[in-house]
Amino acid sequence: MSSNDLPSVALAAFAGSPGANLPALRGHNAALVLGLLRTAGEDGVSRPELAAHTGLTPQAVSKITARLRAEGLAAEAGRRASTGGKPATALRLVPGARHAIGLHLDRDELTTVRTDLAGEAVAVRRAPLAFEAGAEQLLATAAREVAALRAESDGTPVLGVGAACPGPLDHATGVLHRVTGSPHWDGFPLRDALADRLGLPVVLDKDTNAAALGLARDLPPGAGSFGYLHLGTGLGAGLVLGGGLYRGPRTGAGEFGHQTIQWDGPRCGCGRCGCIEALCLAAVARDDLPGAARALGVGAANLVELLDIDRVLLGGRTVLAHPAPFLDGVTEALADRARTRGGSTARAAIPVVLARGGPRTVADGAAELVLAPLFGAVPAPRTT
Amino acid sequence: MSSNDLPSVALAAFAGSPGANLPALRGHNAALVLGLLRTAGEDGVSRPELAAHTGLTPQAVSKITARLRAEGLAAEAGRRASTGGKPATALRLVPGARHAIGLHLDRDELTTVRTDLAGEAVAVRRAPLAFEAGAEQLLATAAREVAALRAESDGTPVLGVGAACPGPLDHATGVLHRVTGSPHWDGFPLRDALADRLGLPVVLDKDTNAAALGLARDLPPGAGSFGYLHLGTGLGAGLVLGGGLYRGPRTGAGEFGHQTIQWDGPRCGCGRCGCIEALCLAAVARDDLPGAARALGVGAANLVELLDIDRVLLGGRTVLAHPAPFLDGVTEALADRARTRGGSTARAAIPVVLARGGPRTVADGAAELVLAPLFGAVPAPRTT
DNA sequence: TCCACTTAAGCAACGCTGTTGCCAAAGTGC
DNA sequence: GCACTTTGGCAACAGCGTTGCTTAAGTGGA
Repeated sequence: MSSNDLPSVALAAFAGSPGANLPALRGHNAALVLGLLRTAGEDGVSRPELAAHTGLTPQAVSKITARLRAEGLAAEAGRRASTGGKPATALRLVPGARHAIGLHLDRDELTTVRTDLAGEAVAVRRAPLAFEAGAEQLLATAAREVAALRAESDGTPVLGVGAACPGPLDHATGVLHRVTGSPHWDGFPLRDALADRLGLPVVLDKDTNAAALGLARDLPPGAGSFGYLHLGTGLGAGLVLGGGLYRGPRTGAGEFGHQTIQWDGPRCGCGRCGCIEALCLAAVARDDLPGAARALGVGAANLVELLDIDRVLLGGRTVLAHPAPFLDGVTEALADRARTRGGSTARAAIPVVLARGGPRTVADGAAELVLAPLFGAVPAPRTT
Repeated sequence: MSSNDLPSVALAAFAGSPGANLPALRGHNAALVLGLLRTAGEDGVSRPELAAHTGLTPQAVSKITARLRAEGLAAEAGRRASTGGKPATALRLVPGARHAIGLHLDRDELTTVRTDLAGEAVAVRRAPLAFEAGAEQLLATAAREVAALRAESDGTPVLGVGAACPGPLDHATGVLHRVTGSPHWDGFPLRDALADRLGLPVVLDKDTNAAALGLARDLPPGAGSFGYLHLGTGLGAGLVLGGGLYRGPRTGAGEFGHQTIQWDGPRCGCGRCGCIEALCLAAVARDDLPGAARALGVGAANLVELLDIDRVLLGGRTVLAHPAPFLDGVTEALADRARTRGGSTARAAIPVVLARGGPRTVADGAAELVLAPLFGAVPAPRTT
C-alpha cells in the first residue's frame, strides 16, 4: 500500500454513492469496529463487547478484527477478567499505524500538526503567516512546514492533510469564498492547490468546523450533539448534531456571530442590527468580559433551545485569554434557561466547558478531517 | 404478508443497530430505489437512470426492481424514447399497494387521513377533540376515527399509524412530557396506548416534526434543507437538515418560539425576555400582522444564518388565516439579509413559501412518519 | 482433584448479495 | 439491409455475514 492510500478495509463505507455493495458493506462494518476501538482507547474492547455494540454476530466480529489486525490497525491488548468462562481478549487500536496532518491557516499564523490514528498530536510546528499576502506565499509556507513534519516521521504512512481556515468557503469543492478582510481569495481552489503542492490528499473546511469535528472524537461514534463557540477576532460556531458535523448545503452552517439577539441593537459590520458578534466584541473592547459572556450566553441558550444539544464548548483566542468569565457567564445563562423552562420534567442545565486543545484545537481538528472518515461511518441526525 | 407487516424488501435498511449484514444491505438498496421511484412520480424512472443515480450496476437494479415488482410495489410505466438503441422501460411506484394512517391530535380537533405510498391522502376525517379531557376520551375518539377510515379501505394493507401532537414529547419512547396547558399528560405513554387500542404499529412525534417530514417528501431523497415555521396558538419549527428530519437527542429540537431576538424585550410566558413567540403573538393580538411577520422574519434570518438552509416554509392556523403579510414580511427579512451579506459571491435570497397541505399539513406529515422509513434510507447531515 | 458448566473464539459450510461475462431483443441511422 | 447502440435478463462467480460445530480456557461446586 502506498503511503497515501487509505486503509483498504475502511474505504468508501456507505458515504459517497448511496448504492451499497459488498465492499461497501465490508468497509462500513470495518469502520464501525475501528470507531469503537478508537473510543475504547488504551484499555481496548473485547470481541463480545464489539458484537454487542454493533449488533453483528461474534463470528463476524472475529473475521473483521482479524482483517484489521492483519493490516496492522488493531492489536491484542491483554486479557479481561473471566466472567465465569474463558476470559476475553481485549483489542485496541494501533495508533501509530497511520498518521494524519492538520493545517490551521489563521490570519497571522500557520499551525501544523502530525497526529496518530487516535488523533493525538505527535509533532507540532508553528510559523508566521500573512493570510492576505496571497496564494504563493501561503502555499510555500505550508509546503515547507509539512515537509518538515514529514521529515521527522519515521516512515509512518501519512493518510492526508486536513486544512482549516476562516470561512466562508465550500468544503465540497475546496474553494474559498469571500474571506472577510481578504477579498482576493474569492474563488481560489485552495484544496486542489494544496494537494498539488503537497502531493497528498487534502480536505478543506472552515476553522470552526474542523475544531468541532476534532472535539467530536470525545463522543461515542454516531451519538451526541454539541455546539462549539469560537470567539476570536470574530465569532463563529461548529455544530455537531447526532454525532456528525453539520456543515449545511453550502458549508454555510455555523454563522453564529450574526444571530440577531437584540433586534433594535447597535449596527453590526454585516449591515444588520443587534448581532451577537457586534454586542460581544463591543463588550470585549471596553473590557466588559461578563457583558460579552452574557451576549454569548443568550446566543448559546438560543442554540440549545433550537437544536436540543447536549453541551456547549467554548474556544478561540479571546476566550482562552480569560476563560473564567466566559464559562461563568454562559453557564449562568443556560442554568437560567433550565430554571425557567423546568416544568415537571425538569431539564438539567446544559454543561458549558472549555474546548480541549487550547490554541491547538483547530489544528487538531484539521487532522481529524482526514481521520474521521476511517471511523464509524454512522449517519448523523436520525432520519425517522 | 399480514396487513401490518412492512414490505420485507425495505425492512431494517441501515437504521437501528449499526452493524450491517446482507439483509440490511438488500433493504438499504431496495429503499433507495423505492425512494427514487417515489420522487419520479407518474412518469417513472428507467432502469439505467436508477443505476446512474444509485451507483449500482444495471444488473443489480434489474434484480432489485424485479423484487419490487413481485411484491407489487413497482410496475412498468411505458417506454421511453430511444436514444439510439433499445428504448428503456420506465418503472413507477404503485401508490395503492400499501396505505398509511396519519393522526393530527390538535388541542380541539382530531384530523385523520389515510394516504397511499406516495403520501397522497385518499381519505380524510375530522372530529372534535378536547385534548385536555384525558386519555380515555382521546383513545376512544382516535379508535373510532381510525376504524371508520379503515372500513372505507378496500382491503389495502395499512402499514401503521403516525400520530402527531403538540410537544414536548419523546419520539424514541413515545411518551408525552409536560404539554403546555395540559400537565396531566406528563409521562403518558401515548404511542403504546394507541398501538394497543388500534392494533397497528404507531409512531409518535411533535406536530411540527411531522409536518416538516411530510413536506420533506417534495425533496430528492437525502438532500435539501429547510425550516418549517408553524404559527398557531404557539410558535414552533420543524427542521429538515440534509434531507432528514432533525429531532435532537431528546426530540427537543425546533423550539423556535423561545429564541431570544430582543434581549431587553417584553417578558415571555417561558420566563425569559424577548422571545419570538411573545413578540409575534403580541403583534397578532393587536392585529399588527406585518409586525408579527417582522419578528418571524428576524427569527427566520437567524435560522438561515445558523443552519444554511435552502428555504423557509410557513404554516399553522395564524399564517393560513392571512398568508400574504407573513409571506411578505419574512421574504423581506431574508432578502434584506441577502443584500447585507452579499459580498462578491452574492447569495441568492432564500425562498419563503406557504407549506403544502394547508390545514392538513400536520396530518399528512403524520402519515409520512410511517412511510418515510420505506424510502431512501439515506443518512441526514453529512458527517465526514 | 475432578467434573460440570460457562464463555471465548475459530474452522467449515452455507445462503444470499451485488458483480461480471455473455447474449438476445429492439431500437436508430447510414 | 446492415452496422451500431442501448436495454435487460440468464448464468456463473467472488465475497459478505451467518450458522453449526469444535476446541480453548477459565470458574466453581462436589
